[in-house]
Amino acid sequence: MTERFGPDLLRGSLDLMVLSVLGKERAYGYQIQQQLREASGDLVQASAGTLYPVLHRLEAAGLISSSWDESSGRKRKWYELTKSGKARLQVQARQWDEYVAVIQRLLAPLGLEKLPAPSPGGM
Amino acid sequence: MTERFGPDLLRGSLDLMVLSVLGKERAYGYQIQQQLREASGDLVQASAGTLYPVLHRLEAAGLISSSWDESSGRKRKWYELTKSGKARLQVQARQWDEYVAVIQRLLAPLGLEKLPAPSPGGM
DNA sequence: AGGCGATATATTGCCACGCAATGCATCGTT
DNA sequence: AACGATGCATTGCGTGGCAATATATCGCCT
Repeated sequence: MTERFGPDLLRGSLDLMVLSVLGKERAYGYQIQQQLREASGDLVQASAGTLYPVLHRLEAAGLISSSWDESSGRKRKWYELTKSGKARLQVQARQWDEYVAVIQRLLAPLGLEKLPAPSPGGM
Repeated sequence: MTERFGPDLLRGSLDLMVLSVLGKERAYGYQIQQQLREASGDLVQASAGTLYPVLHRLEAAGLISSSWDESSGRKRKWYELTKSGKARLQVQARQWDEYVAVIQRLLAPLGLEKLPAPSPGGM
């Protein structure tokens, strides 16, 4: 059972993770936080102090847009990808794959044991 | 032709990269820098101001050990993995794989195009 | 009615770390 | 002698994750 991923790991890909969540469908902050937590099996636990600044930054960059809505009882700020946000998601995802490939090429020759089975809590 | 990987990406895995280079065989700072550059097709360009502090930090943590040697003309500081450094490499590599898997699970359902062919400069 | 935990958003201050810039010294080549 | 590559090191800056804190509403339990 690996521990929570540290701040340094998140640093490089939290933006991408948030964009990818919003790539599926629009969502509000708290929801994104929970989805990241669930999708990662509790390994990614972005705090409020982490996530909201990310959303503000992405919105300021024009990658996502927001709109308040309280028709559902709760006052929520819904976010969705803008056109350039969708484009950025593509670019970021591709760059991430390249980065992973680079590290894989460094690790591969070392002959480390692979983790046996991907059993992420089922579902 | 993707651009250089930014500081935020490096943040999460530079330690792992350095450890993995030393996992192959002992090396000195400048050499590690060049190997990272070459192994990544110029995508990872750790500056001296980045790399040397990393080495000092890893040594202070007892993960690597150093010894000066000028028998080869040049005065070089050789680093090698300690026992706990080798253990850490295993742990870090495994955690990295898990992290990659998490993000992969987030990106997969999005149906982004895969990059066609891994042609990293040839060789 | 009151209390409490979950939901929901936001901000402040701290700290770690990549990086440009700078410094210094040696080696090989011209 | 001059210059670029090699080789190690440090200082100061900016970025961004995070704990802590603040505020407000909702549903549930007593």
